Amino acid sequence: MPTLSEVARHAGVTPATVSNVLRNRGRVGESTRQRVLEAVDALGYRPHLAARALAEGRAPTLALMVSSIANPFYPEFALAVERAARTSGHFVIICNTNEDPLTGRAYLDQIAGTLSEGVLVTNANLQFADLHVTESRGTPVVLCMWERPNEPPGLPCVAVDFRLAGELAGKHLLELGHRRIGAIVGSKASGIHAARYEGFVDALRAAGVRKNRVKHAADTIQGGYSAARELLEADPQLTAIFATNDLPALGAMHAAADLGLTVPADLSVMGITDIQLARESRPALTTVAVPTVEVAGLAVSLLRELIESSYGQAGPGEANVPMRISSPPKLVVRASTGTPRSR
Amino acid sequence: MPTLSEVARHAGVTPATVSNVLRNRGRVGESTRQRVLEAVDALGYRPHLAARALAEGRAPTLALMVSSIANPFYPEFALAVERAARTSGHFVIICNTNEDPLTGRAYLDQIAGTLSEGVLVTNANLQFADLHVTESRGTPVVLCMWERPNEPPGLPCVAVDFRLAGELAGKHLLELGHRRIGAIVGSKASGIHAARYEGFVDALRAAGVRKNRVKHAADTIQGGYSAARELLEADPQLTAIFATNDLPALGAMHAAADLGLTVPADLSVMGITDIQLARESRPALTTVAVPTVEVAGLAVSLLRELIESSYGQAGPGEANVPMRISSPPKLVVRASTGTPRSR
DNA sequence: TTGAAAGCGCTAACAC
DNA sequence: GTGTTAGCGCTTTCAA
Repeated sequence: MPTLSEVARHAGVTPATVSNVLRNRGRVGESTRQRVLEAVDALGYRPHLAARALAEGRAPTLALMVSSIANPFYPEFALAVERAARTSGHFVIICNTNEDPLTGRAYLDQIAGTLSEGVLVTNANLQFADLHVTESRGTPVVLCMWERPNEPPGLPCVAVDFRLAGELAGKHLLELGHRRIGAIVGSKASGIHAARYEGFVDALRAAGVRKNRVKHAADTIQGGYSAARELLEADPQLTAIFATNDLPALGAMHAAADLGLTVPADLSVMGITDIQLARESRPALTTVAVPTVEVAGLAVSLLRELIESSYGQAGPGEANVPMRISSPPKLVVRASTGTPRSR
Repeated sequence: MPTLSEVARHAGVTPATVSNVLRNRGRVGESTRQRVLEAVDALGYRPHLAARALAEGRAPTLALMVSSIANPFYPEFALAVERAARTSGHFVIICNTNEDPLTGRAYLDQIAGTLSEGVLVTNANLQFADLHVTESRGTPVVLCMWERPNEPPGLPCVAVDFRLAGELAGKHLLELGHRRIGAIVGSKASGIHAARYEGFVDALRAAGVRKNRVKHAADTIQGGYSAARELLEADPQLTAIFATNDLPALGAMHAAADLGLTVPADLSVMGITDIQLARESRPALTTVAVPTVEVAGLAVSLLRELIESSYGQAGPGEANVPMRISSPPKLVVRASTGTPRSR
């Protein structure tokens, strides 16, 4: 691969001039400019990104930490992040923690601040302590899907009102006439879905429904499947199941199918998020949509700002920790919910 | 972030010694070794990967080119690639081409050889010419899912016998007694599923079935859905649908549902690949499994070899282009196929 | 066993 | 306008 100096030699100028031409810095005469461009072309020169990163003291990549790329939500989110990142010339390195805090920390240790100049964190089971460490080392961190706008996490974040999402789900089911509703709370391990469930319970309370069955589960189709079966065995009179995420909701639909129940005639099912599969399932899943693309955009731009300001003044950043709030979740009614029918 | 020299100063040695300690190079006295390690710890030193990359002349990352991370096959594959890559200390940069050759080329131009020292290519709609260019610039390239073991592509690759996959699918359906089978051929644009369809047709021919309906479609659930509806409208007597990929097969199942057909009683449906969703759909999808994890492993290790040898002797590599062949695809019978029933 | 020195490819002052 | 110079943080000969 040709280097800057080779291009310079070829064009009869110095490396600095080539650099100037390439980045439109400093004044360069039109004729030399042409000569340089020709040389670049002739040699097929491409800047060495690692060298540039070293010289500039900043890297052209952002790291995106996810718990598992196998959960279809994350690829969707990653795609949105990538699109947003490209607008500022950033590449995205996707880091799978596989729900393992140690793997997460290892990634942070290695790439934060050296290969990437900023870190985006989704529910990746990371220790906040580790995140604070990388932040204190000068690499900005943004939490992408903070679930409680009213309780800032002490780290820059984009918050989504997930309590509201749960409430909207509960209201929808109540309005259809359901009173015996089972709940599946995903992300058992991290407990990150608590706000969603609280919102759901709030809705029930407001309607005078004082209790309901709950089952905690893994945030997967399989997890939802098992939980739904247990719920339905424990109380065959359930007319609806609310899951805190689309994946377990999909699993609940499968469980219904295997139990000979028709959705929504025998059992209504709904989730939260509106991943692509929600649209593509049969029956199509009713859900509360979270503005994924918007969140990705907000997160990337917040991270960008933090990066810029971190180069401005030294130090771990200003005193107040910024938080962006996404537009509220919205109910999306599809085919998996309907009025209850007595069984 | 502390640098090597700071650690060195702290330990009362020179940067070279610290470097030696960190990489177990050169002989270092046990006592200095300890002192250095302590300093590393005390300062929280982490090597600057970009600087190291520059000094070593090689990057710690691999690029994985995919057409769309929204297609659930790719995340699964990416995960397998990431796992394999980590064993050699490589990070993976996932590059979404979004089926656009220009985006693909832009990625190649920017990161190949500068941010990443090797490129893994899945069906990302890349021009072979572009791949040859990056190869000739000294960055090894490996095609991950070459569909025709008998027709080497002129680029290092891992081949999977997809013709056989199609044949196995055809045979399975024939053995169940199906004779009127519709086919959905995915990846319309790239034509990359041709071998699968050929295998399917071969199986039909061998059984004396001379014609069948085909429909080309996008490699998505939606694409399969539309194609299946058209197929079923054109010939309501179809008793089975074979799709060259799981995603369109899933779409075909949805189409059946919307048309009031029960799978598999009224219509058998099957695909190829065995993505996770195939297991998780209702009914669970019969398919021909491709050894995804194995392919990822083979691809990464081949790429690693090419990288090593490219540092050994200069030049674009040896004359013979290596090809690894995965173990053969295997039929996985689940619940979406059964014996035909006359309608 | 350790240190000195050069250089990876590029950028950024600053001088000419 | 263009060249000179000094690094960015690390590795790696080669001397000592």
